[in-house]
Amino acid sequence: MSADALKHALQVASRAIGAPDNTEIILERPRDPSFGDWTTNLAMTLAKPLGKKPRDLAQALSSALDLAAAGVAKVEIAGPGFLNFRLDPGAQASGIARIVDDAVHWARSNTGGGKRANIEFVSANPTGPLHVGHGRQAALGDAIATMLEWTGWNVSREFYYNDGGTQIENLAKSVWIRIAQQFGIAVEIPEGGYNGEYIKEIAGAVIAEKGDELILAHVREGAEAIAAGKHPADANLFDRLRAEAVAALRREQDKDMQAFGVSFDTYFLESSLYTDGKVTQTVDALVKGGHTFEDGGALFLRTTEFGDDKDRVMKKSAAKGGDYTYFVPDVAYHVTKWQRGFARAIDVQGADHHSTVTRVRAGLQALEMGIPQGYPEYVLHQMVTVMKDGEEVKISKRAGSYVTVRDLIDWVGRDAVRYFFLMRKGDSQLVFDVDLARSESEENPVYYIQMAHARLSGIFRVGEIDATTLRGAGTDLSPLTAPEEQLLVKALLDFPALVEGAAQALEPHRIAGWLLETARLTHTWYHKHHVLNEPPPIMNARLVLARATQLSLAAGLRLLGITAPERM
RNA sequence: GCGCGAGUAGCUCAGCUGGAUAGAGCGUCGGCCUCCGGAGCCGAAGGUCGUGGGUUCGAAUCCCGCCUCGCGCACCA
Repeated sequence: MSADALKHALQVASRAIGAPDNTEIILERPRDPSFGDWTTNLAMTLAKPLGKKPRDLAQALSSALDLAAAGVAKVEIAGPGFLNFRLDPGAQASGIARIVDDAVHWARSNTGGGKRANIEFVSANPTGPLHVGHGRQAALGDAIATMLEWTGWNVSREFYYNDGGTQIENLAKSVWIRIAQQFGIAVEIPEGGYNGEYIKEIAGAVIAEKGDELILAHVREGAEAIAAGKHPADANLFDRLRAEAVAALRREQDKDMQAFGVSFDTYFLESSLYTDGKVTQTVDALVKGGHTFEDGGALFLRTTEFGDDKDRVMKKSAAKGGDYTYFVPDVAYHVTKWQRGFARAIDVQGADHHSTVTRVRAGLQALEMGIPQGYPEYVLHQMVTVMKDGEEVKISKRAGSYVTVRDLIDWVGRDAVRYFFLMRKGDSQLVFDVDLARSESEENPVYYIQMAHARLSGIFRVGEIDATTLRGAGTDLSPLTAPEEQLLVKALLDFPALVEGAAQALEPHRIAGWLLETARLTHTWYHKHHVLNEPPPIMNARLVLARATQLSLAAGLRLLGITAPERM
């Protein structure tokens, strides 16, 4: 890109005026385009080491600069000592040729060098439908995964199923109670159980399919046992109900994710960590490594050695049941990620999980397996508040009343849901106003962006031009000199660096912001300048610009998992 | 009390790792439809960037104190 030539020319010029060899040249886009195409604060940063005034240095740099080599049409000194550069418009416009000629590689890079990255997201317990928080995770995780793919990582999307533990027991108990109730037995779901309508549906399905096999006496006995805080005598039936319930909810969750357009490469079951012996292996290794101690009959891990403010229990005392605490399988799980060859592991989770960060990393460090300190990386998103009918919908699994991902998709459409979740930074809290999203669905930002894409497609449709046959390299792009065209060209040329930055920061919302801005520039340009039926040199140049813009908008939308319609 | 996150326009939020006159969407007000899609375009109003210090040529951005709000601080998962 021409900016590289400019950077190099500045390097040469700065040495000529006596700057240290290691001086870093930083080029930026000025906030105000009237200042030029590129700006640098080089004169200001050199002021101190060289002991001269910034404006004098700017003057010296300007004189020493080889304009032709830098591709610069004009240099200005402004403010406290900024150097502003204006590139030759035609030369700048020629940069978009390669977008059209090599769209497949546009905004792609190989920063990751083909190394493997694991993105774990959603990871909902199979105890209920996916709620809005999972929706935010799905949108974030999928977009992050795609961004990493585009920047050269070999990505695997993973869903971790917490299919063991107390919550699943409570799920099975809840189903049991609902079945009993449908047989007319007067019992209530105990504390910690699940009250949602879907439990009734599962219970109903079990009765419909296998009602003949149910023995009423067993159902009654079990229901009363559950109500009394005990276990049903018919363990077989209990296991079967648990399996049925988990399977039913997994099916539902899969359907939700399918409706959202997200698919996973791997579904990892927590239970497999136990059956494969990974949990005991991990515990043994930690004990052998000398990072554990016993106290009060419980086994502790010295997580304080690795930055935690308190040592954590790994294995409860016999009096408390002797089970492992949740973070032990979590550590074992992340060991498998490392062993499966993932150079990076990224966990997308709600901010309420942040206490696990230190613990899991501490566990991995304590194993002394050469796992990097920052492994795994976490993208924690803040809570989502749902507003509906003017008031906040309380998210409560217990009451069973909460907004699901499916609800959102039904209300505002998949593309809009994706965009709304991604237009904000993950670590700011988010108010999802359902009424607003619904009422605005005709005028919301995602349609605005898609409209820009559809309009460009319309040019080719109306002009009966096969856009795929356009070539940038042989086309004279110097007619693209109008301010609206130059702004659009710059926005397109900035796209690869933006993707790179967004991927590095794991921040998809930057893509969303770029899309909105570029769509705005597109509409402005489209409104002011015609493409078809202009003199050939102008039409041909504008066709390339239209095509480059269309491809770039489509690329940005695709990164976020949003469709780019040809017409709306 | 400790840890993490947030506090920017009436509302919802950006601000690209310290730059010039702080932006967008929605909302409000006012213009533009014989021309590739008006699901659009153009313009206006609206800000002591929570607050008090500090760092420097320069701070919404970095450091410290304080104030609000959210989340987390179990031998729960």
